[in-house]
Amino acid sequence: MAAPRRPPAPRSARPRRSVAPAAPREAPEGHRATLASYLARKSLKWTRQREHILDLFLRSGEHLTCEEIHARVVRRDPSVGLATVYRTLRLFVEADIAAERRFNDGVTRYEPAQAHHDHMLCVRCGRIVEFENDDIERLQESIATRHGFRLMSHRHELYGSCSSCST
Amino acid sequence: MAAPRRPPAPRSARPRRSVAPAAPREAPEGHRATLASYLARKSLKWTRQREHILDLFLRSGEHLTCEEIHARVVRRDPSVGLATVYRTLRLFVEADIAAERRFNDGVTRYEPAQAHHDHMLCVRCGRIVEFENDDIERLQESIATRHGFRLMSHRHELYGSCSSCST
DNA sequence: GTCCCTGCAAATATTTTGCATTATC
DNA sequence: GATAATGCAAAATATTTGCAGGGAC
Repeated sequence: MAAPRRPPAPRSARPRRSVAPAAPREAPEGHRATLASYLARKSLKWTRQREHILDLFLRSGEHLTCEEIHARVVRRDPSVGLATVYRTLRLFVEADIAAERRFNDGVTRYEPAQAHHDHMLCVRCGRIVEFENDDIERLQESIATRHGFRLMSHRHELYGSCSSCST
Repeated sequence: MAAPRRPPAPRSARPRRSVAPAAPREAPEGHRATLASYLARKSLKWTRQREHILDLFLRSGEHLTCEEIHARVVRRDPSVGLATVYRTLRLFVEADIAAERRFNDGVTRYEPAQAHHDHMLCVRCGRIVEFENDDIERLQESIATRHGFRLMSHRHELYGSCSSCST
């Protein structure tokens, strides 16, 4: 069978701004409209389950797995199936309102699309801190150029123990 | 039930690509001795299959999956099972002669342990280039410190298209 | 001889898909 | 009313484990 699957590369390369690091992020407000327009353009439908999933997804500023999203959505609408959640989050990524993240715990997590940033994770308590650093971004570019690569995206994760977990 | 199980890698969401050989590097010579001493210390045994797998693993400077290692080992010793390869590579990691790498293609790859480095991958042909950059390492440290983290490890991967694949 | 190790098959975990049915446009 | 979307169950993929037999020390 082996149906064609999603394209390989992790997407994300997007215009980067020089902004102070560690700023709490603003809730992405345009996402609902972006999705609506995407659905219209592709002749797809705005369903009850998509509405519920979107709602929950935008509201929770966390990095959720499909399983987690499903568990929460089901509380509002018990009929929603897990497969639909998986399908819907892929749709969100396609529509560019969600970003897919795979850390080292073997599950795929999603977060609302926003300006580029990377992650630092506490290996003890699981806390996730977002960061961005223009110097690193520039160094990456220069490394890529040096090796003849045209950079499309990257993944940069720091693992350690946070202040509350360090002895 | 179910003993604490390491998270299975996320299923591959796309066709696997053959991965081109990594940049040539010096064969880590102490690894054989390191393993022997580890086995002795833990009262484990040096078996025929471990010997074969080690041989192949050290010889090939690539980032191989267990499946790939198994396919090659079987050519020399058809009786070796896939499960043994999985078990053996976890042993190698435990003994510190192998490093586990998970890129974005959903499979776990292994490479002989060596000095720290990061990876840049071509999303078209799968070529893997290794790099290291002290400035980035330093910047990482300072980010971690600024957020109160004690840094333990990191993961830094660049994705793009290499010179042979760029139009 | 004692344990460790192995192969095989079956079990797990995560994600995807086939299909009949339902909902949206 | 045409077609996309859903739910469920089954499939696909990657990896782990139980167990009986074989092998290393």
